[in-house]
This record gives sequence, structure tokens and C-alpha cells, in this order.
Amino acid sequence: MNVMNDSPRRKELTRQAAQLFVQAGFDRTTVRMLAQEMGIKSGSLFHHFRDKQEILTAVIEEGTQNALIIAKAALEQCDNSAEARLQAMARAHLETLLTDRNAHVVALYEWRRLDPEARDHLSHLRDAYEALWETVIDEALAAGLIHGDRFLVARFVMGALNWTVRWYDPSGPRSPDDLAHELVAMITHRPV
Amino acid sequence: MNVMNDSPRRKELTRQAAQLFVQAGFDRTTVRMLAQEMGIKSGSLFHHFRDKQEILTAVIEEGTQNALIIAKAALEQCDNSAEARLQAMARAHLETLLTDRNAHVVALYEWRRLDPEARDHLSHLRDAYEALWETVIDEALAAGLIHGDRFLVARFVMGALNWTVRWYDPSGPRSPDDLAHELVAMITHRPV
DNA sequence: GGGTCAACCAAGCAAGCGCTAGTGTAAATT
DNA sequence: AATTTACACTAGCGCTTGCTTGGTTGACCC
Repeated sequence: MNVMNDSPRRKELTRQAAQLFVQAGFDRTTVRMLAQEMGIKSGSLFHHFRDKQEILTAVIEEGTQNALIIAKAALEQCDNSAEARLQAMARAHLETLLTDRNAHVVALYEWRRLDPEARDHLSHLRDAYEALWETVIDEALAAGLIHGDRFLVARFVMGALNWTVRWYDPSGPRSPDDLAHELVAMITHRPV
Repeated sequence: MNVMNDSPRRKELTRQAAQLFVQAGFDRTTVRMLAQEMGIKSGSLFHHFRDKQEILTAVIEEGTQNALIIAKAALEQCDNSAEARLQAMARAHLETLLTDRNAHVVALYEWRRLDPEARDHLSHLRDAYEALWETVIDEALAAGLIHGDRFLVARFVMGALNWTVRWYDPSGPRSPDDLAHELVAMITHRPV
């Protein structure tokens, strides 16, 4: 076994693992399947990852970290109005859900497969992301753009967005920007 | 092996299976675990179910059918206004999510473990349920209560509701009725 | 030009998996 | 009284699983 560095090789392997985890689910993806997809033998896998669990952790960590980066960038670039920031967050969320789709689907469906330590570590990453949302929601509430409980609104909105991985078809007529706009319009009490 | 009747015994076994599926996930729940929970030996399990897959199907079918029944009853009992019907649906949805929580969590997380035939059969049940939602949403649109695309609104709302299984704590201060009210208020452009 | 090291392989172990075959038995049915 | 039915048991087959072991390869370093 090896150290748990983040070599470029390992990053590529993580990307491929994500794809298989989406297709078959974590439990049904065997180390032999993973190895074959990576073009190596199953034994060699354990040179890069301590065990199968660590591959799952790597996949989810990668996706969550990207989401955080994209969301922060989106907030820095957009206008300062509460509505613009709300929409920027929604769009960023949907875009990550698309570009890192595999990783996020894995995070949504296989979270419970993480062992307690990994779950604890990744929870902090996710909390940092959700904190961004709550900030933006607070601003929208303060601006009178939306009403209600900040906790509930944040969770309703994230639920609506995360659910899109179930039905959204990227090759369809609707763009992520489109969806973000519709969602913001739906919850906005002051039409613009 | 036996016929696939719906004896009371089988119903009870299905309920217990749902619990284990939630705790460990379908793939990690072994037939030996199921049997032990049911107080029998693993071989005896196959007297009641053709195979492990059929247990999963039974769990999901049970939950979905209940959701349909409860939603229909809620719509029949409530006022005729678009808003009352919208809220009745939301509340019914949240109540099923609570009373049949195990079955619904399984449906949400283990849907992909179903074989094609079972998935096809259960899809129709689910479609019937979602059709109820679209009717109610259409009425709300016609009444000017909400705006936007019926398809998108329906999916956003169901996403927000289904996401509650991730964070909602039934022992907390908020009732399902409470949540339903907040959700309807959030998407309603004409405050009441 | 000996040493180091990441990367890989071949072979296989121990455990656990879903499921089957064959049998026993008490209650219900004829 | 004879037969069927429902439900449970024991024993284990055949297979797959995650992971380990011991060793090879080739690129780079002083």
C-alpha cells in the first residue's frame, strides 16, 4: 500500500471510479471492475488507495470541493443585488451538478457508505458549501425578495436543485441558466 | 418456493425488511440478516419471496400505494380552493414520508436495484401519483396562485419535499403541517 | 552502476454471498 | 381417515467478494 497523496494518476483514477459508481452503485462496483476500467489489475489498485472505501471518499471530496470553488467564484463575479446573487448560486449549483455530475450523484446516493471518519471530514466541506447558501438566502430575506424561515427556505431550495439530477436532461431544450431563472422566479415574491 | 400472495405474514415481513434496507442499504442487507430479523432461518425466507429482489419490490410497492391512497383521500377531504388543494397535497406527501418513512427512503435510494420488470411496474404507480401533483399544480397556475412552467414547478416542489427525508426531524418543533404551510407560502405569489 | 521508488502483476486466501434441495410437522381441507 | 397446504428447518453448493502476498519492471539519482 501507498501513501494517500494526490498524484495526477490518482486524480484520473478517481474520475473513472466516479463513473462506475454512478453506473452500478458503490456496492456493486467490484475492485475488479474498477481495475479493468483503469487498465490495471485489481491488486495494483491498492497501491493508490488504501481500500475501496478510500476511493469513494476521494470521489465525493473532489466533487464537493469543486462545488465550493465554483459557488465562490460565481458570487464574486455577479452583481451585488440579492436577486442576482440568489440566481448566481442556483446557476452555479446546477452547473456543478452537470460538469461534476458523476461525483455529485455518488455523493447523493452513496453518502451512507462512507465510514464515520470520512463522513465527518466530508460533512465539514458540505457545511461550508451550505453556509454560502444560507448567507445568500439571508440577504434575499433582508431585501424582502423572499419570505419565511431561513432554515426551511434553504433546504427547500437545495432539495429542488438536487432533485434535478433525477430528471434533468442536459441535451434537452432547457439550459441550467434557464432552470435557475425559473426557480428564482418561483420563490420570488417580488417579480422583476 | 411459494406463490406471491399478499398474506398478512408477508406484509409484516415486508415492513421489517424495509427497516433493514434503510439501515444497511439493499446490497448490504443479506438474506441471513433479513431472516434473523424475522425470526426464521434464511432458507425459510424463500417460501414467502421468490428472491431477494422481490422483497425490495414489495417494500417499494407498499410505500407507493400508500402514498397514492393518502393523497387521494386528502384531496377529497379538503376545500376546493387551489391553495387548499396545494397545501393538502404537500401535507399528505410529508405525512406519508413520515408514516411510511422506511419504504420511501428505500424507494428513493434503492430504485436502481430493481430489475427492469419491477421498475416498469412501479413506474406506473409512481406516475399515477405524480399525475395527481400535476393536476393540482395546473389548478394553482390557472388560479394565478403560482407562475411558471407546470413541469418545472412540479419537479421543484417534489424535490423540495422529498429532500426532507434528509434533514427533517419528526421529534423537532416543526410539524408536517407546518412544513407544508411554509412551502406553499414560499412558492405562492399571492400571500394569503 | 548500485540504490531507490512508484507502479504494476500473478496468484490466491478467507469470508461471505444468494439460493436450492430435501425433509419435518401441525393445521386445514376433503 | 387421507390428503393437502403453509411454514419452517438443516445442510451446503457454487460463486464472488475485498484484500494480501511476494515479486518484477523501468525511470530517475547521486
